Amino acid sequence: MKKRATLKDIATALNVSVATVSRALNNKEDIGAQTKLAVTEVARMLDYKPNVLAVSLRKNTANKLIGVILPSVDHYFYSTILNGIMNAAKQGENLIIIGESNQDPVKEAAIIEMFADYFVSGIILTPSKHDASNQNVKEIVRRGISVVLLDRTLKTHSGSFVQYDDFNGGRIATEHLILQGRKHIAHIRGDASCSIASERFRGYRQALLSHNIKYRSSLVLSAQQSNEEEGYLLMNEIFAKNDVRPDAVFAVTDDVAAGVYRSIHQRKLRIPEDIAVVGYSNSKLSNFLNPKLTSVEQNGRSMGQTACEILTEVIENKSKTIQKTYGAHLMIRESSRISLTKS
Amino acid sequence: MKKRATLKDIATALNVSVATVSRALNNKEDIGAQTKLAVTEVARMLDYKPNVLAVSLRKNTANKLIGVILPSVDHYFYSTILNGIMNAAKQGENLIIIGESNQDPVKEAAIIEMFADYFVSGIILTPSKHDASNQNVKEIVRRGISVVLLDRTLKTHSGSFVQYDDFNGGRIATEHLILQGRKHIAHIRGDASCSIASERFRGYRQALLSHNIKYRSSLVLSAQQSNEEEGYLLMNEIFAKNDVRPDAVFAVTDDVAAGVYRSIHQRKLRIPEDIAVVGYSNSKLSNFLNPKLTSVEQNGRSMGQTACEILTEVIENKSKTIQKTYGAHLMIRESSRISLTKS
DNA sequence: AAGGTCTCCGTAAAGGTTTAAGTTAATAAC
DNA sequence: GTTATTAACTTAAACCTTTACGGAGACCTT
Repeated sequence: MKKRATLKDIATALNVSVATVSRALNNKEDIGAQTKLAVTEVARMLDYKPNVLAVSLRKNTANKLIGVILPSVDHYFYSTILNGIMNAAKQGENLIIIGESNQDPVKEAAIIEMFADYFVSGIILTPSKHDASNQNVKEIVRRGISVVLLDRTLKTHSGSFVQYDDFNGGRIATEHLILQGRKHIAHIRGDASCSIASERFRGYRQALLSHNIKYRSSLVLSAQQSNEEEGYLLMNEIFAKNDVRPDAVFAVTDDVAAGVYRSIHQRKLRIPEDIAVVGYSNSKLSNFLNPKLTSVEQNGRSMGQTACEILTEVIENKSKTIQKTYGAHLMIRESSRISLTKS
Repeated sequence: MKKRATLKDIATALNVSVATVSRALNNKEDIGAQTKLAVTEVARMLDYKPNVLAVSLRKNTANKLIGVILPSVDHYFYSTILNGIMNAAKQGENLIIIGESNQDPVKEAAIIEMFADYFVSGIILTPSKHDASNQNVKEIVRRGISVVLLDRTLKTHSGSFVQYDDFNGGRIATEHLILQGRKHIAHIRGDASCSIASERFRGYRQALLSHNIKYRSSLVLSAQQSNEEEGYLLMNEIFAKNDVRPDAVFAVTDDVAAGVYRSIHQRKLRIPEDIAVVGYSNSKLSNFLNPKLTSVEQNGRSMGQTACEILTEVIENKSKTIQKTYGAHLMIRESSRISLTKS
């Protein structure tokens, strides 16, 4: 556990001042060629590495420190986002610090404050579902910290973000089912407070409208948590309250779709012959379900990656604003088509 | 974006020295009662928060900064570990910085170095599968950084760790199948270089041995990546190379088990009637598969949590060494028993 | 030869905090 | 009334960098 070398160590070794050493190592002006050479040589020998704390303190901003705030890290979609961010951050160049908001704006604010304490150079944030998050984002901006919103964006936010086109996602999912000849398409949607869920629902309605299919509210139920169990229960409810059996279901997430599977299989009905199912996210799960689940692709990895790239750009150039919306794309698998060609 | 208050601001406001302010806020000796009161009052008014950079620089160690290194964050098991760590770290008190090793010791070393640059007070590490990781762990210790190993431990490491009893996990999984009357139990194991996989395999053999069932190498195949596709292919291979059809499979992970399901279903065989299946990890997946998968529980969340708790203890008391091995527990579901009682 | 320019380097302050050591004034001891 | 003792401060150094500024010498210009 020997002490690490400092500028002073190099300076005394060469009998020059620390300022000279600093300039030599930072490629500044006002430095002689052979001095520079000698300094870099000694620095290498002593295995010198700058003290980031001192540098940050002096410059009044941490370099290469990126804060990430997600609702949760163990949710598959968010974990792939995190993975994408870390890929783009390039291990060893940028440092990622992370916080979980659990959709709690208070927690979110606490994390932001802690990040600010460490003088992060930027924050990637998926805001919580609550209105109070608007305030939190404003606070980040007020502190002069670069920020890019991820997945969920806010009306009050005019800065950078990366999001998915959930409206079109819902539209193409539903349209696909219509084009397969389905008439009674149920939809298990997400919580109304969640803009994403509302967008998908809007897409669902739009698809019905443009194909002249009457919207029936009895075919649409709302999930709160959007997990498997809820999907199962709500699908049971849909069966119960509709005289005409639905011939297709568009589920707001793959997890919900898994619950829908269970409900359908329990009734000895076949997927997709009796009821076609489409999920959302194209998670790992969609390949494991039997039959494999058609799902709207949501590539968290590349979303996280571009979020990080945008952030580094915005950090470099504070006045920049970059907004990106990912188009929706449907991964068609066995759960939604009769003719089973290899996907 | 106004500047944040410093000790100096408080000092000038009260006409005292910064040293006095510092002592007052840190509950040190040599401070008058009313001075202390006045200082805390002004500090509150100015919304003073210490500059962590300056504190760390002065103390030569970052406070409350914990480094986490995992092979990947988007693998379900590891993401739950991360979740557990963050729960224990208490948002807003400790800061988590994170790196992905991708099982690459070189990357691992780079991350460790970067963490050291930021003077982390401790590191939670799941070492890569390669021998070079031994060296990396030694490097952490050499630098005087507290460390606790997670999930995978090393022979050369005599410090703190948290791990699972994979030997017993493999043993009870296999024994369960034996007690269900299965005779020809196949095992798709993980890579030989992975100590965890070897332990589970050892447990498998031990169970066979103690129940006087002959070990057949043709029933055991090795997966490299341990994913669904490999599970599918290796299960096909097991079918192909054995005259006697196996009546049970113990898969090294739930993902592999999912592939096994596919292979079995493709042959129009039933689970568990024809072939019982047991997986490992008790991941979310095990509840979504049809039939639900029996799996050895591996609670990443609580493992991450205790890892973090142990780390904070070890940071407080450098001389301490805490080692914990989690017992194995089998979650029995439909995939391994004929009599289907509600689990 | 005096003045100007340029190169290369040193000095010192600054960034915010902690802390060892020194200072002052009041109190206690004799 | 002098001398310890103590409480409650202040001073200044230290942690490690960066950077504005100044200074010395070399070289060029007229």
